[in-house]
Amino acid sequence: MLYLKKYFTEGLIQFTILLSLIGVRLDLDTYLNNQLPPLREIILGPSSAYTQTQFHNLRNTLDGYGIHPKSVDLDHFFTTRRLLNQVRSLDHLRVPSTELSAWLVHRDPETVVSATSQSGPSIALDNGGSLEDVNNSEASAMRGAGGASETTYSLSGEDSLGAVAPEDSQEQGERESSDDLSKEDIDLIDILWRQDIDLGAGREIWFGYSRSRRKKTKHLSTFFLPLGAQTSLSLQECLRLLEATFPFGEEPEVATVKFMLHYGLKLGRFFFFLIDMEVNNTAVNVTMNNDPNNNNASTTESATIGSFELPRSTLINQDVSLHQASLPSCSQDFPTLFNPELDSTGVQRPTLVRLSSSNSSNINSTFGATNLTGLFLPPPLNNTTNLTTTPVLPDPFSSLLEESMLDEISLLDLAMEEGFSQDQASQLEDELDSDSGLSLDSSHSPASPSNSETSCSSAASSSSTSATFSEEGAVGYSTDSEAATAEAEEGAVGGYQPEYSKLCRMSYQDPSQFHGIPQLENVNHNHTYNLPLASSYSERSQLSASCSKKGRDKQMQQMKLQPPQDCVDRQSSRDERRARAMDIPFSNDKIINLPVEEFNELLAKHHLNEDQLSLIRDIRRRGKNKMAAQNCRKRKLDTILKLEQGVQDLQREKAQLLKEKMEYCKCIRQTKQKVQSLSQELFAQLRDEEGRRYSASEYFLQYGPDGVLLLSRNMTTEQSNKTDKKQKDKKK
DNA sequence: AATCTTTGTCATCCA
DNA sequence: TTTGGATGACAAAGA
Repeated sequence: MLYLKKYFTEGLIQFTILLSLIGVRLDLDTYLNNQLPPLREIILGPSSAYTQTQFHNLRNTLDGYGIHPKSVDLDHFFTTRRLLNQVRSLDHLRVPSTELSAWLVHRDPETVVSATSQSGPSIALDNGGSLEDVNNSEASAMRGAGGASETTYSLSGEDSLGAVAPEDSQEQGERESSDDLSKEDIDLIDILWRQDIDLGAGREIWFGYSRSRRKKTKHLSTFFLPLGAQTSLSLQECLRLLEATFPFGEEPEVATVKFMLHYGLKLGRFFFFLIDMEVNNTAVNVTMNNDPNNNNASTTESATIGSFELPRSTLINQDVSLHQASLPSCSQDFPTLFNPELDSTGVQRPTLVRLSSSNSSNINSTFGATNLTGLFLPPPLNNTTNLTTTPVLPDPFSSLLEESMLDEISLLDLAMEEGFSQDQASQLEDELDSDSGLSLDSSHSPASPSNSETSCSSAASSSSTSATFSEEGAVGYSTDSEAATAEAEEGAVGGYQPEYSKLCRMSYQDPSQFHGIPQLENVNHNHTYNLPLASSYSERSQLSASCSKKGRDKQMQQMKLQPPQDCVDRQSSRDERRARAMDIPFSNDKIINLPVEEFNELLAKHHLNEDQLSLIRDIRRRGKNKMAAQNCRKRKLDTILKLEQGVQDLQREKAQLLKEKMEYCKCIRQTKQKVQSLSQELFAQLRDEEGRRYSASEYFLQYGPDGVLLLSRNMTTEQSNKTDKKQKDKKK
């Protein structure tokens, strides 16, 4: 896998080198300055005016027309942005040497009318010897579908280069390029030649060079560039290699070779490149990749390629034409069918280009989609057939997915920080590709203001609860004046009340008793609401009913109107009344709150009968139990509040996990679709020695350590290994 | 008058 | 065994 990464990472570099070797130099900045300021902004980075609100402005920069931040295109932007930055960084790369390895995967010896796409600039390297024709119908259709934004980023056609003459899409014929080239075109080409070539995001760049124009044969072949080795190649060597790879030798007089460099988008950290080579006798003929019969492009966001239909979601898409994945055997890693159109966000890059012969137009009719499932997840038959001694390979897509989803997940993390409700999770699938985080309802985020409100509310609730206890305690049990009054009435000796306070505080402040019960560990055990008991339990406990709350004013009036003793009696608790009735010589407060030793000393000081002692013990017992009951109730309430909060947290966590699950599922689904499409296309291009296509009912593609294998369904494992195995990618 | 809440109390368990 | 905290259950009082 590491090798694979290396190769693809270096692919960009070598791709650039390849262009340089061939001599094509294109100054994209020129176009960017004059034609594509938004793209320039992407490549060059945001201007200072944008940097502050980079996130939003970058998005606007991408489309240039203010895509809604919630749009699903946003991740396209990020991916494209990242990709472009990396591409641009190639300007600063210094690759001392490289090896260009290319091998022909398929060569159609027949003269066919290709149905390749062309959305990028066409550069005739022979300066008039070839002509790149851009089918305007596609451009028109795409513009119709994608709006002005597409034209913004498309470097294709007359808008950017002015070197392409409009062509009838149905014609798709060969052109005498030089005849069609205007002087302006030629001049422009000359300029381009002298300029550095730069790759725009998702651009296709067609170029070619002419050697001879006598022959009228035309080849459209696809070969892959396993980019990665490190030997030096001169321009001549490169060309020789290309010629050696491509059937130049067989047809030395082939006039023009057209390379269609598919600059792939990024899948995770991988870049994918493809090169389509088309050889014309006279000129490079660029035709539409879209099915001419396809009318969906202008009405729907899809581009029909052959029998495949993929969404065309963004303007970038039209420029991104990766229709085949290379499986360089040189990597020696397990081959992987990957879809370059699947960028890190998992969004499909729509434009699939038919790069093969015309036969491939019926891919669907030849191969059902069922074949692909077997490709991706080999059926039992495959298992039996796949006896390539190699151990079970890890699912390459898992790794790729992991890679590709990193960025998206990071975005999701941002969104997560904003918080999602469970209800919002249902929207996620539709917004996975967007910066949904921006528009997320943050009301459920732990860090969100709303949630803060919730927390505050809970806290307030808790606080209010505490306050209620406290207040009730204060109101119901004592005020300082009341305590003083009570003590004065009962002749109690002061000086020990602070001790009671300490004792009461300390008795409930040890949280260790809740160890092991997380929900309870944070329960507030500061039962300071017991403090009022230290003053005058009896009076206060009784006053709680009549003096607390609304009754305080009434009680004060009653205190004025009634004899004090009557009021005290009426407000006294039963135990206090009993105590008075039994002539207990000290207050119930002392009875209840004195430490045992002092309590016993107090009892010893007074000569009390059994009834008195029994009442005192009952009073003490009930008093303590009363406080205990209050503490118990408070703890119960606190626990309930804690559990309530825990439920909310778990609900949020569940929603987040569900969202992530959906995102993963979507990504996997998209990847499978792309693999299916690529596999179909690959399969459709494979030919036997006689140029016939393989029947899907008889053959199937299978991964192997050396590449993608074409195996016969009827072959035994051993047979398949020995006789019927064909490697799509040959080792170089 | 019925219902709900608050509070006190009892019984019980447990440290 | 005593003391006291914890808690469920019940009842009284009040809203």
